[in-house]
Amino acid sequence: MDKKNYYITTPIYYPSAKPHMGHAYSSIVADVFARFKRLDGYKVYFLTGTDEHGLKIQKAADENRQEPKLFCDIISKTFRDLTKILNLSNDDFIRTTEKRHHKAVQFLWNKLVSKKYIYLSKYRGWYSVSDEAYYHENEITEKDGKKISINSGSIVEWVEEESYFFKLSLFQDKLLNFYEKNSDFILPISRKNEVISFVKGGLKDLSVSRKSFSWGIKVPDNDEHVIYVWLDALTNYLSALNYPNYEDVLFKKFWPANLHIIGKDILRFHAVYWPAFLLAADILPPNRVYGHGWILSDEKKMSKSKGNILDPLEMINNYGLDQLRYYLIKEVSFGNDGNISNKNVENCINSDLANNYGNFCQRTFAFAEKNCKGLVPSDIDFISKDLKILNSFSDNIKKIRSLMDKQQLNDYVKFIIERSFEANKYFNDEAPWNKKTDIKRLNTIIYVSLEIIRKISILLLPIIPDSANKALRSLNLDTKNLKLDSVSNHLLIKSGSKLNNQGILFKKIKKRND
RNA sequence: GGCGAGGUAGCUCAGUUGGUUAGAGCACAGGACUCAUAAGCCUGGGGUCGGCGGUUCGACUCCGCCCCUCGCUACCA
Repeated sequence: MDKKNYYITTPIYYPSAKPHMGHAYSSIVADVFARFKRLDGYKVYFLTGTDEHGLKIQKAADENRQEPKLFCDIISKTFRDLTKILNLSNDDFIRTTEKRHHKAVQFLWNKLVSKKYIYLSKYRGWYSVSDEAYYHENEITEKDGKKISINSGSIVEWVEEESYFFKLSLFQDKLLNFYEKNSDFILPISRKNEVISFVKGGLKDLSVSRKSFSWGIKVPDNDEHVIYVWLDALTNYLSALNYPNYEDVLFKKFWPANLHIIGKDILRFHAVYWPAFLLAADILPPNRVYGHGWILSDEKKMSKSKGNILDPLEMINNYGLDQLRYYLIKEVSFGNDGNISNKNVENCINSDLANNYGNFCQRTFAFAEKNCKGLVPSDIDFISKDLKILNSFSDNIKKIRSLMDKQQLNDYVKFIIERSFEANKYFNDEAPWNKKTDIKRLNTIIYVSLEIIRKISILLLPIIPDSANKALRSLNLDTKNLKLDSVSNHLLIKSGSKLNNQGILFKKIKKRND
């Protein structure tokens, strides 16, 4: 019995700055998987949100002369707005400042305390006030009698601060054992190797509280401490399911999470600390953590000083949302860093969306309009050429599911766009404009083409929901009830029904001279 | 420094256990067609598969050395 429930999450974003391409990418990727699973009949819970505690937020709020909570309300909203702008199908949006989250974190804390995994001690280290960071012994050097950071050159001082610790050191073998038994817990494989070598290098206990600032969730029974970042932030994945209420419908249905989509920069926290916390609290760890790469602009990390920032909102304004979504899914090799540039986006939109898929829809609809009275043809008879192209969908349903289960996003898109290439070739080879004396053949070619549009559009729904829906509406189909399985049916479009062309799907981008 | 990944056409990448002329898409050039967003289809150019050496009848594929790029190497997230 396969449980047809699917819980997928994005990272919760730290709202100290406005959303950038990396946020958009994580969210879009997660949305594609969420939509695909729904299309395949799963009950999906798709979570995103904001991580709002910590010193940086407290400071930023101070600078704006605002209460931290009010400050967060404003910034968090820009991320909530982003979910609309990106057309995310998220079922929930969690904020770490919410009551349900505080409740969950404090419960988890008490649980860890009761199991003796948390103890009070002192955090000691070289701290740089200007860098807001602790440095290890070997990152420190001496200059003019003062200790400085090798990296930043800023002065460091020896600091001792009372702190609660989590006994991470006890989990080295348990984690290695867990990775062994769950060989695809961490993907892609290259990242998994990094994590394993990190854990093999030995684990120290983890400081999980701070006294030096107050904007956070209080440690139960000790108001002087707030619970520090990861134990707070990661727990959002549980609190959205109403943990600690184990009997809650959401928790029972959706935990353990199927997939945490994250950027490679926060892999360790998700792949080491998170399962350790959960194992310590007798909660099953998630099934999978996928650490994707970064989106680079001109092969470089985007930064203000380089002036190479590509703002997702601006890209959406210039090219359209589905266009950006398609580019990110198709052209960025999932798991690796990927490049984005106006030129590449324009090429991709034109060749795949406008000239290929979009134009195939248009040529088919226009032809049916003129030669089939705008109706879905009825007098049809498939021959082997027709069945060959139609079967290229039904024969591959298993493969399609497996690709998405392994997060092989690029291969999934490649599979679909190949069908679109084949469709254009089919249309060319069959040349319905030469079949005006053989109405039955002409009708069949058009019917097959319409079926191909339906199948391709269904497969594209997760990636470009608006555009694919538009194509399906042109076929007068109730898109709400369409399921992945229907791709295997070759006779789903109702003969004699009226076609309702919604118009050009993707405008061609005129190339600019840059 | 240590551990790991990778260097294949202008660009992004595929290349299964070593086997005949190294593939795809984009970009570029030519051809026939005309239903379509001058889109689509067909054909083509272009690569000493990072370098050197070795094993083998035969290596992009195995081994050794070297060069280059990137990631990880704990409490900013």
